[in-house]
Amino acid sequence: MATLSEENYLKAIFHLSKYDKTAVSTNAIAQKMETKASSATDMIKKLFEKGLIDYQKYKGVKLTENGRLAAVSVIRKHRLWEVFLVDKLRFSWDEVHEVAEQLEHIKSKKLTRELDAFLEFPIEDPHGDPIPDANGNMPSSQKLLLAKVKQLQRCICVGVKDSTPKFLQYLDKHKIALGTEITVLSRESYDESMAVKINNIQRSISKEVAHNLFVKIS
Amino acid sequence: MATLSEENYLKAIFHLSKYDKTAVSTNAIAQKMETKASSATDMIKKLFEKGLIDYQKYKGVKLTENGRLAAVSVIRKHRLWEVFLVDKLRFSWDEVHEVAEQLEHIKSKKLTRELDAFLEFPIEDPHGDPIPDANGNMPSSQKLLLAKVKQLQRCICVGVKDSTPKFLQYLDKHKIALGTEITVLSRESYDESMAVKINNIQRSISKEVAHNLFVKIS
DNA sequence: TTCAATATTTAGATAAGACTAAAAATTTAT
DNA sequence: ATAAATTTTTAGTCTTATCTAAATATTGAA
Repeated sequence: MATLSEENYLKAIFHLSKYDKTAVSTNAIAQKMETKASSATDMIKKLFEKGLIDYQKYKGVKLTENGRLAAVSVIRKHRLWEVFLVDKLRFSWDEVHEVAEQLEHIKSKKLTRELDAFLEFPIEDPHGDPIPDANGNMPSSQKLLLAKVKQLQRCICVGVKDSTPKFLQYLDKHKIALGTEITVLSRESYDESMAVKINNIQRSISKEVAHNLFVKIS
Repeated sequence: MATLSEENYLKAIFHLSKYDKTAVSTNAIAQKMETKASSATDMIKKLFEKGLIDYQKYKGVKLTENGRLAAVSVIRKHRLWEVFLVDKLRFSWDEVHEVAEQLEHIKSKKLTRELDAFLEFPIEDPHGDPIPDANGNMPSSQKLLLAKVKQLQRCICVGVKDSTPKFLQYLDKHKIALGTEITVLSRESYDESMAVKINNIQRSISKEVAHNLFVKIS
């Protein structure tokens, strides 16, 4: 059984290696964990001893299959609890992260299984992120960043890349939610902003926002 | 903010001082915590420094008002989660304790408040134990042990003193639940057993069982 | 009341997880 | 290709919570 701290490192390594298959550096881990590189090295050694990561000095780390399963199990619990908080307990999508960070470490197979059933087997969390199944399979989606959408295409908001309260509150304020339809009218090469139509109103979307919003072409 | 370990000690001290107002001994705490007396002494010093207990060397400890509030807050969360597990997630009353021991340490005022509301403000947990309110007030009840009930009295099962899975499973097996009516027919002084009528069937109840079942005279 | 039994505390050690400072390896730039 | 910059690791320290063993205080029995 992994300790709380080990679980958090595994999660960090999983997220850092999500988009590329290359090894994750000690510094990257330390940064994500908001700790020092020396602390990361200590933990790396421990995770290696436990067979949860592959590791060679100075060469970075990679999750083993066991490590990946442990990380995904924590992420599954995190996202299920987020659904619970929003759907059942009147939390808003920008309030759930901190509490889910605690709940994700509760150890009980039955709890996770029954919570999943109680929530009617959701496949994504309130930010549009996929919920891994009990076997550790992550449902894949064909989402892309709004910034990549071509002119005159229509798309639907399906997730966020940045799920900090600040960004989520920005979206709430501008009435952008999961399921909102967005039509890209034009792109401004000078500042990489976009002119879009949202809820039948024409507005401008900054580079920063366009790079943190996932959409699906509709 | 109290650490996880501090919270567990506070809870232990609260439970140990529940029925009598006298100070709680170091050994009693160590035994309850399944640790050594020297470890208990260490923690006692820490809790004293934090103003959570009154303490004089060799004289035992007592919770201060702040200590009591901290303990009751943990107990409130423990019992609310037990209700959640039984009422919403299909746990049986003998399965909830271990998971609630973990969930009781989640720190979020909003979570506790919303969970309470979601469960429609329950006043007792699945074992009949009272749930303290948000201000730390413990609802009092006039329950008594079945062992104390006089001959030919009718009473209703309202709680258990021993809430270990073993005892709870014994009750399930013999169709004794909260709300079950029990009539005391006679008492056997030799072994302190009782003849009772439960669900219209006459049976014998051992001393051990009679001393662990709370009832209310009806 | 005095000594033996018991309870409690102290002293010193350990493991987990973090830190600082310094050493070693790797990468980058000239 | 070599020196400088950066990254990573090591060595040693700290805190929390635990332990064992020894010392001290309290209690209780003769």
